[in-house]
Amino acid sequence: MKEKELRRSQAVLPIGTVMKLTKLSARQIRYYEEQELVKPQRNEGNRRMYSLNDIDRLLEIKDYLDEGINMAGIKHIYEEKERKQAEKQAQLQKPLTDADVRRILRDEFMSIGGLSKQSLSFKHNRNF
DNA sequence: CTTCTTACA
DNA sequence: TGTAAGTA
Repeated sequence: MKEKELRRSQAVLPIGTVMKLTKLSARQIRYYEEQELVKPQRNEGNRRMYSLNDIDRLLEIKDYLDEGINMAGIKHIYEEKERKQAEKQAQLQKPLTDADVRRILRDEFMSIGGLSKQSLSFKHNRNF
């Protein structure tokens, strides 16, 4: 399931093909890039090369526009999406906090022995 | 022939 | 956004 993502991110489509696939004008496609909504690669001859993911992104932008959302609005949508993504990524590499460990431990004790908060603190005070 | 950049309506 | 001009 990783090789598939690699191909989708593989930039192999020239702008002419993207125009037909998205029904967008070259002017629009380049403008959206200027707004940093899509970041196509460039080949040896400075030609823009798009990936299937770029196509999806462009079609998505097209839908948002049809729904009446402006450039600024679409930017916010993707900025928010990136923010949450970065947040999720950071959380995966961050070790559990003491609070997390206590919560997990408490839940496990509760499910095993049906211990109440009070009896748990009681045993804790006795070095359990 | 296709695409790129720049500039004007 | 569309289009013209001069390139690569």
